[in-house]
Amino acid sequence: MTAGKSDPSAAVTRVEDVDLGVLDDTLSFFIRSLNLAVTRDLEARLEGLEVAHGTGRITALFLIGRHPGIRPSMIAAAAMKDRSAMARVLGDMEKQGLIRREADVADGRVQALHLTEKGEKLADEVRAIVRQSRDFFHDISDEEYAQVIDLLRGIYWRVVKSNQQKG
Amino acid sequence: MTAGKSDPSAAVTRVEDVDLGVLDDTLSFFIRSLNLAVTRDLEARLEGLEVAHGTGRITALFLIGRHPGIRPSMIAAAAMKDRSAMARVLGDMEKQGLIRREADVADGRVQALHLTEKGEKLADEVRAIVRQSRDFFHDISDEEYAQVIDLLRGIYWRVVKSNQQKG
DNA sequence: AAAATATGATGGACGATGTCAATCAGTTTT
DNA sequence: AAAACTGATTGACATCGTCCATCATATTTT
Repeated sequence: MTAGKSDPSAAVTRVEDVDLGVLDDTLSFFIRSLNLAVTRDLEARLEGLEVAHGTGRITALFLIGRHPGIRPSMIAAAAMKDRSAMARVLGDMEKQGLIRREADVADGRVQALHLTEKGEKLADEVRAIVRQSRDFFHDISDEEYAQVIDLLRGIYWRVVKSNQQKG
Repeated sequence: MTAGKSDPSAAVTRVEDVDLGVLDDTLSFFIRSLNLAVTRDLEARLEGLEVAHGTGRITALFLIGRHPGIRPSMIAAAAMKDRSAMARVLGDMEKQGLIRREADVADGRVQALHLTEKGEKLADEVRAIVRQSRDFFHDISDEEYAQVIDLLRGIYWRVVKSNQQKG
């Protein structure tokens, strides 16, 4: 008998033969594993581009670009990060001259974030790269890709709102 | 005019009004954001349970349990991790008395991994918790949950195989 | 058979990450 | 005016993923 799915207790030597057990029905497993892969790929594409490393930077760049004057906590919520983690990211981006932090006129506690010209340019560059990042899933058909995105988008928003209520 | 999706350039104060721009069509964005949320939730559930922190541990525990004698690189591939990163995880788990590392009889370079009794017990505990972790998505219907899983499972395996060829 | 090459696994160093608690400034409530 | 709350920041800490070098063993080449 050769090694294969029919004999789960045999020591496997090919990944395809691995039986994931409970994990095979666990959404978080796939999200967490794929996270490593897509992050690796994305960072390779962004190499040297001053926004490499970390989910927060790209999200911040785009959200500030799309919503000038947006506040840090909004970006933190959208990126599902801690406020303090986002503050650090924004501090870095400010040092890099990508964004400006101004005080909100209505509420002194709130910061109003804006892209600098340098930030705008970078946002354009990164946007193109992010669009290309779909190539990582070149094995996946457009239908499949659209289906997963639709489903994950729905889940994403429900989680975001749920986080908002708690945090 | 009140703030809302119709005026994307206005500074938003509610997360629901945030326009994700390109990210709204980017699979990796949703995977990376949701990764943070599900990881947070999972680690809260595993609190104090000796496998907290890091994707690798749970995957290792289950795969070794299901495939006694499996080698480190198989687990690394399934968890989409670096071999050296997985080596570290396995070293920790050995110190904790969860697994044994034996030399493979056929190939001296290869290690054959086994769960200890303590590891078996922990695997059972963790399995129950992982099953419960579906509750994190209580907003999501069974149909939706099954659909995403099916799609992500397919993507997962294609990525795993693709990694295998390169790495 | 000897040498070169390839493979599996480890260990150290480095930068970055996420979390938590504490702090500070500004705002709302009473 | 005092108290309670909110937004943001900082420091400390443990951990993570990556890269590079190393070591032992197998396989391939000559």
